[in-house]
Amino acid sequence: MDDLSKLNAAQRDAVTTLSGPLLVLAGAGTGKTRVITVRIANLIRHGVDPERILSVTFTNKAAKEMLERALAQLGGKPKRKPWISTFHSFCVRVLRQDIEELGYPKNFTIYDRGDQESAARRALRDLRVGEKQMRPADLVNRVSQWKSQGVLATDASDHVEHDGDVVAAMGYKKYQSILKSSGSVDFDDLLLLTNRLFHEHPDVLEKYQRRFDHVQIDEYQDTNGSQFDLIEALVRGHRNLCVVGDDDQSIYGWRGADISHILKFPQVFPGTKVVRLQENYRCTEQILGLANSLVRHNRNRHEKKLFASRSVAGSVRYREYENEELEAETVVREIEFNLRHERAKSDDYAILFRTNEQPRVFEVQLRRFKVPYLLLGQRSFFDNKEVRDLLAYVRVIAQPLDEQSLLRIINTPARSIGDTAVEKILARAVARKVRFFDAVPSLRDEKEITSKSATAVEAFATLLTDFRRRFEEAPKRMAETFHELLETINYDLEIQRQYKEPDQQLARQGTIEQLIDTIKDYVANADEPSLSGFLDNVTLSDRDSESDKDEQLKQRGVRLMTIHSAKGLEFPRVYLVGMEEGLLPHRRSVDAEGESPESIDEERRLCYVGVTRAKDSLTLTRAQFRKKWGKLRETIPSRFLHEMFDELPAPTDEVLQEEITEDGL
DNA sequence: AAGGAGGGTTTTTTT
DNA sequence: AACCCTCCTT
Repeated sequence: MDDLSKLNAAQRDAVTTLSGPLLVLAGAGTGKTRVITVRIANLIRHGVDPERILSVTFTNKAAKEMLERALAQLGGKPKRKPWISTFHSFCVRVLRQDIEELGYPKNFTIYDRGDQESAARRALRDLRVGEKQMRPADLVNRVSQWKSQGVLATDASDHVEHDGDVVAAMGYKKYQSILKSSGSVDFDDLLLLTNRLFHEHPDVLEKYQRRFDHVQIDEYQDTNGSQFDLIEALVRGHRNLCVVGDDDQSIYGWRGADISHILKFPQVFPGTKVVRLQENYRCTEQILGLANSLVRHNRNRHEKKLFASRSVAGSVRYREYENEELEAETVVREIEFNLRHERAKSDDYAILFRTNEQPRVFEVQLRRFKVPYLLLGQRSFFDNKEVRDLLAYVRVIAQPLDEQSLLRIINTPARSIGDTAVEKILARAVARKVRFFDAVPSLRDEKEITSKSATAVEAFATLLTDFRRRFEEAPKRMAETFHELLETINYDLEIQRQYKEPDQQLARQGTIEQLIDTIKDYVANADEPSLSGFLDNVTLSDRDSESDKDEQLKQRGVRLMTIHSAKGLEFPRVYLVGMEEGLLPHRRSVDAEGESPESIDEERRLCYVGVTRAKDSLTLTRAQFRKKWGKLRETIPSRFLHEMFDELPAPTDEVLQEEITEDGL
């Protein structure tokens, strides 16, 4: 069990400072999580009511771990617990109480990335903007940036920064009206609407201000404008705010995170006490040396000098290969050799890369050499077509306004409702300002749609209403009712129709079983199960059976992941591959360098995060030639190599398997 | 409806 | 190179 006496002086200082604004500058591998949990326990030990502590983390996985650790500190499971969650989950709970004040339905649904893109596609189509001018994904990103800065749809045209923004601003308006009329919100709305709620309804804000005496924020370097506003409002009365973070690890600027929040914290909250955690327990001296000399090249940062507590000689290598296939092959051969000689477990290895196209070649080689591996952060279970279809059913049932989900499933499985009929109904619904299903009778009377279609649509409406009632009447039987729904719509038949191969059919059916299990888990653990509650869990990925990533990390195998998703993790042996200009730093950031030089700083921090994941050994690699869009191109070594080694290092000689032994890896 | 040919496009990172 | 969309044929 963690204990005050086991902490170093700086950690103890952070843990025992219990009131007023506190900034804990925690470098990589300096025991940040430990400080946060021990501090929560310490607050409670000093008589603070656990329920008056709010601690905000970056992921639900982190929240869960932190709660467990904090409770373990206090011994046993007390009745009153601190509120530990992500910003998003916090906002959902606030909004489920009071969102009606803002004209949204209480059972709003949350749109995830896929839904956002469909909505954006519809918005652009309504504006008659071709995908050449703006892709849905670009609109979603731009809208997200605006929202994270608190810019509303109506004001976006005043915040135009470049040519494309004119279309984006119009798209934003359309997109937002699609969401609102669907009774839906997106991720950014959760924060934005909570802020609006607090702003327009001071009584609601006051309720939460009174609720918490102490607030802690983890990963503060990655907070965006909305998140800052939220926190600032909550702690205004007492300013008992402790933020923990590392400005050198701010890598989510593209998502609206604003590094200036951590840089300016002491100015924004006068009287701030600053504690620096600089003793690194993770990396060897050599690895930390590289990280330090790299990040020194960033100008806007809090000065920190990390020092290693482990004096073990670590191994840092740099290697070049002719092309990306050789890069992958050699890395995998080396891992395979070491595994065979029982020097290591496969779990000890991580291969980190910048973009999601890079792991493919590695996968080929890992399969070839029969090395177990896990590819993390790829499409999750919930991106599956079947799962998305069926969740669309659940959504339409939970939220009748959700037209977008309705359109997804109205003819899946096929029930003779053709595209023409759907379009006519939609047009009529818009023209007469009525709901989709209410537009059917007049069209049928006018013979605009065939009576066959009309009957099919009406039957479907009845089916939905019927199931809505059944889910509401027996929330505990959610899984069973869902099963009945599957039978009623005959989804099995749809699978058999779509997939001819028997093993494919089995796999798809397995997926559906998994979905049913998720529902069962949810019902078993929820105090008051409801369809909206289930959907919240799914979308915010704090599913009860833990997130996909967490689940996967328990398995054995070499870890393959982007540097972004490796944040917060550590591995004994790390390969940081593709150290090339255009990849790390990524070409998009290099292109943007002229306008905003900070774009490279974030890439540098990303490289820093990658390097500091390694505990014992770090291998940096580069391919001299790399294929892009089917064309072979010569590459340039990443500028970060020069910065880390002072000058471009001569590649470590091609290490043959026999020589690895001498390396004493 | 389903499947194939042809043509155009794509790649940053994700709570 | 791989993917997706559209249009065409069955």
